[in-house]
Amino acid sequence: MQIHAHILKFGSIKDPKTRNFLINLYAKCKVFGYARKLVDESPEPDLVSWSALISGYVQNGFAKEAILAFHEMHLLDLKCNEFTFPSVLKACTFTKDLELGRQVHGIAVVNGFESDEYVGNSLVVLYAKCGRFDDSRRLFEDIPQRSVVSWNALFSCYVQSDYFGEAVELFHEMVSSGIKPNEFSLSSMINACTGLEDSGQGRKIHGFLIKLGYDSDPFSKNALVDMYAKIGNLKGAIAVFEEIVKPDIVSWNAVIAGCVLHHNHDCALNFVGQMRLSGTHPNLFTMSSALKACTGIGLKELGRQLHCNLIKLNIGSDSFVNVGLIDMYSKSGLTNEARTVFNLMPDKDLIAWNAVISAHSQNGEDVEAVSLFHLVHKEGLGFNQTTLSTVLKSIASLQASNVCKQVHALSVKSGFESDCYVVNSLIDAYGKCTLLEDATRVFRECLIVDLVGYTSMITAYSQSGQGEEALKLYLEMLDRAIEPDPYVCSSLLNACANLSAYEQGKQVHVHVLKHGFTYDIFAGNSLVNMYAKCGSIDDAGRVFSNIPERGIVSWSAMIGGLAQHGHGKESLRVFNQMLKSGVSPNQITLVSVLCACNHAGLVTEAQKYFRSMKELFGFEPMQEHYTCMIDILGRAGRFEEAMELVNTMPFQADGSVWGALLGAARIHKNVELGQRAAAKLLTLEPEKSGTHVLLANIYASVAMWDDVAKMRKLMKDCNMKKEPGISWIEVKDKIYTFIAGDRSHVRSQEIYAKLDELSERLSKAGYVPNVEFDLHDVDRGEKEKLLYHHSEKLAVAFGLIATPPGAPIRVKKNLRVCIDCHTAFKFISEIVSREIILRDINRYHHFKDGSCSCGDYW
DNA sequence: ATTACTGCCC
Repeated sequence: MQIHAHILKFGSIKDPKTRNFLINLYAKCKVFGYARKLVDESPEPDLVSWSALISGYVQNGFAKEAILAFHEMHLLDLKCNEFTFPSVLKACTFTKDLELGRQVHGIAVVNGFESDEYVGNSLVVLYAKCGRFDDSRRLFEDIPQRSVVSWNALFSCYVQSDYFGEAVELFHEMVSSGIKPNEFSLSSMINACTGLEDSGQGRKIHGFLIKLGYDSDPFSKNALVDMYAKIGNLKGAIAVFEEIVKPDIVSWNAVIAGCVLHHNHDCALNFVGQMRLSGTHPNLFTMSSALKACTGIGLKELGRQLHCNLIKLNIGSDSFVNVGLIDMYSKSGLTNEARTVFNLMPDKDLIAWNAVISAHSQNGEDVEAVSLFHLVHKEGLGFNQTTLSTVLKSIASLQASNVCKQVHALSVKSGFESDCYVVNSLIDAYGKCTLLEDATRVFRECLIVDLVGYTSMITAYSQSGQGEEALKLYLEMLDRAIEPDPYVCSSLLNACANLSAYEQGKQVHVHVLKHGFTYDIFAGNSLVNMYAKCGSIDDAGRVFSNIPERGIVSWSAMIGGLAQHGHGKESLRVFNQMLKSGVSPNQITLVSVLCACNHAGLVTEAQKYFRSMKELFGFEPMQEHYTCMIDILGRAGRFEEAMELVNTMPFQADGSVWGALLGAARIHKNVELGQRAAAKLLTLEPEKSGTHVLLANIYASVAMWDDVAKMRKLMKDCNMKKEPGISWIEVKDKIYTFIAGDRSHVRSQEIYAKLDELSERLSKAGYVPNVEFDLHDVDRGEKEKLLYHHSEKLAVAFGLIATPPGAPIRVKKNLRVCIDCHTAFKFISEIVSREIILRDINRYHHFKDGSCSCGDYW
């Protein structure tokens, strides 16, 4: 402007050359007002003036203004030259105006600029960027003298359209035609290598770059940072970044995004800080990465600050950033904030809808997630595979069978039934809705089931009690050469736990070790649970102590396991250890703690925890805790206190409360309480047969045989049968099933012979059969015979003959162990010097040297 | 964007 002032002073502005020089200068510096004024004031604006103005507009990104200027110039009948055409064509490329581009192309041909290299290059780019690669390629071939710029123009377009292979081919063609690549060619090639995920080729190009002396080119450097971050290693990316003398915004964004990609969130935020200190202002890309980093390390407050910055920077309306904000708030558990960001978005695209549905889903607001899905569907934005798999997760949590079927139908109709995520989510949702047949159908009809699909199906089988099917499916999966991961191992261990399949559980443990999942918290927790449920609390303890970072679930599993094994005091000791290590218990832990007190008969201890739950741990007792407490008091025979709790608790007593009271009534032979509890249970859970049996048991225990007979008749009239007692024992990977009086086993004769042999030795040791609880109205001798053939006795006898001497015997029973079997097993453990581990419906009994770990409190 | 872990009574 100083020069301009001088020129004005000397009056030489009238000179057209000077004027054009000034127009060019102002246009380049974005001072379009002055540039324009000079063009307008000129008595005869010539081609060069207009050219300077148009190229100034284009170079500064004002494509529309450039095109308007071109139209004006055209109206003035001024013909373009070899400099104007490229500028106008570039403007057409910017605006993707292929129609106008074709017209300009026509004019260029008429005016004889067809074979000009610059015009040719611009046309090549125009057609390629508008997706017309055939036309582009033809024009490229027509350029008589192709320079390195022409080649770069074409293959950089290929790279930008994700045609990396074609780009690399062209590059090689160029090199073999004798043209030396420049920094533009090389940075395009680096991007192509990134796209092809070919780090070997990428490193070669890096070497080439150094050899040719272009290694300080900022564009190539940025491309290298991006490449190493995406396909090489983060260290390599950071090393290249640190060589950059003056990193620009793209360099910073590339290294920050790289850190986030490698889950190195601290490092990412560190670079953001350095970037600010260096005086470079963050842009949308920086913000989007920074938000992801905050989400990754759960920095809610920094996330909020970034949100404030965005509002200040006035870039708050970008969809990309808003989705990042929704995700950040959602992962921090701040659903309301996520929802507010969504509500304030001016243009809500499907990705934003998916993000907000996912926010509700991830935070357990499943009903809201499903209703938002209905809304977006109705509002016409439709859905995609992401929407479907997200909403199916909520449907699974809600166990909403009908909605699940509707969404399934919708998936089929919209063609998303072949999408892996949708299929896997459908299998999971059907499984969680306990629609096992539908889950199986989707699973079997899908041709490309992957590891996740198998995991979902295995989990479905495991959770519906079909552990054998789950294990079979795992073998099928291995047959198909699908490698397991911690998820599937965890699910399998759960299946083994439910089956009490100790040997098979150990094999899964081997898989866990073999595949290096030892440090996975889920696999670790599942192992603790599996060993505890399979009767080996020692193995559980070993796995537990090897978990590197024990979470609340690990501790709860161990505490619960010890409790169920009757190690009440040990369980409470571990609980105190947990408190000392700084882990806070949750409601489930406290159920286990009360359970530990219950199984160990520690009534006072239980009352202490129960009464001070709020002060000690910050939550009120839930229904489950009341049930536990009522059970504890009932078992201890403190009926008045138990009833006091039933009447004063803030919940309606449900089946479990009355069930516990009925059980207590049986232990203490309390007919009156038994009748009252049974009456309640018959209204609350009329479908269950156990109530009649228990009440009959109570009558039998006090020899009220008339009433026993009445109960038996009632059960017969209602067509109800006592759930038959079943016992299982696993020998060498195979699970054997026994029911009372069973003679179907191939070694049946040996089993009964063993029982006869034991009978004699037991009598000598002082064992007297306990017939008190038997319901059968037959004489004592007959009763003793029936007792001898209980399923758990058959299973133990089989264990004695089928396993080596001294090996522990593990048996699982579907009901509570009978009191006579319990007494008999104490004697047997002594006589044969064997440990017997019996898992019944709600606890473990370790019989060793004549006594049981439950201390007879059950 | 989908899959995995802990508890009470009958």
